[in-house]
Amino acid sequence: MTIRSERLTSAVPPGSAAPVSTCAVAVDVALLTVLDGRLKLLLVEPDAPQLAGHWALPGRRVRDDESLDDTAHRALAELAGVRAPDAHLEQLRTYGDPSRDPRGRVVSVAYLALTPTTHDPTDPLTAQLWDVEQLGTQDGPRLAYDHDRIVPDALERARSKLEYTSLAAAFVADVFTLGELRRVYEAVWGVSLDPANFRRKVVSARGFVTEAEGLASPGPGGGRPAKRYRRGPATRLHPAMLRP
Amino acid sequence: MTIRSERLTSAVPPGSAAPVSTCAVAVDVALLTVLDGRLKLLLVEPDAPQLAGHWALPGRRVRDDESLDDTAHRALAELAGVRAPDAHLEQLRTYGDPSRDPRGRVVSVAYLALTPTTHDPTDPLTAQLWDVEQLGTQDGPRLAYDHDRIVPDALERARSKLEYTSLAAAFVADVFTLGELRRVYEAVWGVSLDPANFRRKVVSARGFVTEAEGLASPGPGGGRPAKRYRRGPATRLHPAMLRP
DNA sequence: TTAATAGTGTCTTTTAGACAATATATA
DNA sequence: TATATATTGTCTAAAAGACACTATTAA
Repeated sequence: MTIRSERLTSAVPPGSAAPVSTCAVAVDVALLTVLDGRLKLLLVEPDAPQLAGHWALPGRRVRDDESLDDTAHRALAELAGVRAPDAHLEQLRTYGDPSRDPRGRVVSVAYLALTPTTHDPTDPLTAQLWDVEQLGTQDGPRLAYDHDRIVPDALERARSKLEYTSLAAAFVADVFTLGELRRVYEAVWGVSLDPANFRRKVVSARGFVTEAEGLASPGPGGGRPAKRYRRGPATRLHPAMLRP
Repeated sequence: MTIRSERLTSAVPPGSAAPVSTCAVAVDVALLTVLDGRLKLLLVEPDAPQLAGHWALPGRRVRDDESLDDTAHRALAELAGVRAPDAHLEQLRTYGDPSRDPRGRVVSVAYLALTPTTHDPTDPLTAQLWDVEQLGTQDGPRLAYDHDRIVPDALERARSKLEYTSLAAAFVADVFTLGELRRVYEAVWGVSLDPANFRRKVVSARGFVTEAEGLASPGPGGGRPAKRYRRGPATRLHPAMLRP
């Protein structure tokens, strides 16, 4: 680092005249969920003719007097019919390359959204949950804009935060079993985990889960009924749930 | 999550007409360094009269055809005389509350910058390195805008990433001793660490450091000469350096 | 009954942390 | 010499991981 006391340009307060642009600001949302034990990403088909055959993250431009979080929720609702006010929503990063959109300077604030599994499929004509293992393959969607750069960042963020935070609980319902929670880890990381060691780690991570009353019914294939749990107060996990 | 196939609003391609605003986009940089064993934050005095007595993160509005990273470097150079092309620079998050700047909608992309310690002080008239322990106290600076929300996020990001990544090496020179590296951890976390256990953890974290040739000279108080090291290839640490 | 899932026990290896002991410099 | 810093050694506790075993359901 070189810190020099050379002639310093004076600060330009925001809003005053300066050789700067006013960019369009958009929000794009990467919504992940676990369905049938597989990690899924929500994509929509933009109806711009030049993007026929491409899929995109649901995105909207930011309105006056609308917070970025509000824009994210609105993009999900308007473009995919997804109303998830309780979903986990966090900023991923902002993509602002001058050339990322050929039609002009658009700075996009990307969000990561995580929701519990539901059996509700999206309308396959306008929005679809894609298996993340298909992304980047021939069977997978072609992504519009620079969304092929955003999606890997979203996946890595989710995979990483499952290690050090209690974020996995955002993928399951209010009350859940440790088997359900384990299948979240397995789907997001793409691995299989030892149920015995997984249980011990979850229970020993202080504040990750608290026991709820009652037992869950086994699935159609049978099995011992599982204890039920709720999220605990912790957000960071000690000790962490490290990827194998 | 509720996914409904209700009437969907059609996608508005970026750049087309829509009830949206074109926000001013700015970049603010939280530059951290370690000086005399203490964590420091770079702040500048905005010369807007209504902000007299306040300090701010160096920030600039984004220019046409300028990437966000370029704006961050320009803000450091123009407002603080800091030219640090090799500094670690990463996005922190984007602050876009409609009311965060009273003079209009300004979306600010905040960056975290980390640089090695140098003995060069900034020009105390325009830019200054503040001890982070002073922030929020009576002796500390009053922060402008919403920078009192950005700074804690920057500190927590740095503290957290020291655990799981090799980012601490961004605070030291190309060749360094494990004592220097330990003092980075101690300064950023505000703790003191056992030198013996610290050494073992750093060396056993695969790819964190590699041994360099020669020994460093002891300081004025004496002491055994330390082995010299360089950064290794790893970015994520296994095992991690967990905060005590 | 068998198959499937949940949960416990046990053992080994790895890692964390406290702290004693040794090595090599400066003053 | 005393003091400061670096490095190694040793011991204990905690955590990770492999895997055998028990528990309770569905078909």
